[in-house]
Amino acid sequence: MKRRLKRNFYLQPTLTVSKKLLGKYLVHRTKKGIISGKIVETEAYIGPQDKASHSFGGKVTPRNLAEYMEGGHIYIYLVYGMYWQLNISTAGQGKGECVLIRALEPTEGIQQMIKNRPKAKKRHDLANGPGKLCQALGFNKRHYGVDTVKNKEVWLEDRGQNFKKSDIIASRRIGIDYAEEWAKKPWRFYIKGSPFVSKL
DNA sequence: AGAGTGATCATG
DNA sequence: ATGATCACTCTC
Repeated sequence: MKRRLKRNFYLQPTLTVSKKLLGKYLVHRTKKGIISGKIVETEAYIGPQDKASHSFGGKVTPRNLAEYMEGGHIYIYLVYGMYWQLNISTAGQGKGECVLIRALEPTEGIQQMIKNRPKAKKRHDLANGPGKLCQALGFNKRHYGVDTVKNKEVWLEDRGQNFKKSDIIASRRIGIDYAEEWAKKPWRFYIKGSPFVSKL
């Protein structure tokens, strides 16, 4: 059973979407074939009050525009001059909220992932970080603003797996120490015991 | 623990 | 036009 996630999924509260995204599949149809992975780690960004969010204070720039799109669109950007970060916008148009996809368990197209990430030594190194999974699946600027509800190349999919609350760990988000008290919010979620998460 | 990397944004 | 910043990864 494979079912593409529809608009309503992304219009739920951002923290709900962040948790429900665990166990869903991120799929990229490329010229070299399908590359996909099961989502095992996410983070919620809930601007404009969330100091860690790019939409903090209601700021709008050319870069963060996609964070304000209607739920289900891709907000992708470059950090540290090297690494793409894939987010999915949530809430209605005009709301600066999104979910960062932080780690995947590789499923399809593993040979292609290995070619895309020659430095990865093991299967669990292929996509266990936000920059790594974009390399592995081949995501970059050309996916900016893409609507995953309708696009023919990129989408998210339910394959019938659901987790109990006790299978999900909530902890503080990574790499946002500048966000003061917001850095402490337990808005990073991952599947308990998964060897494919970015950090413990 | 430290370096690398360059687009983006605020400032002037 | 310039300089600081950065939701990371790799190598030591």
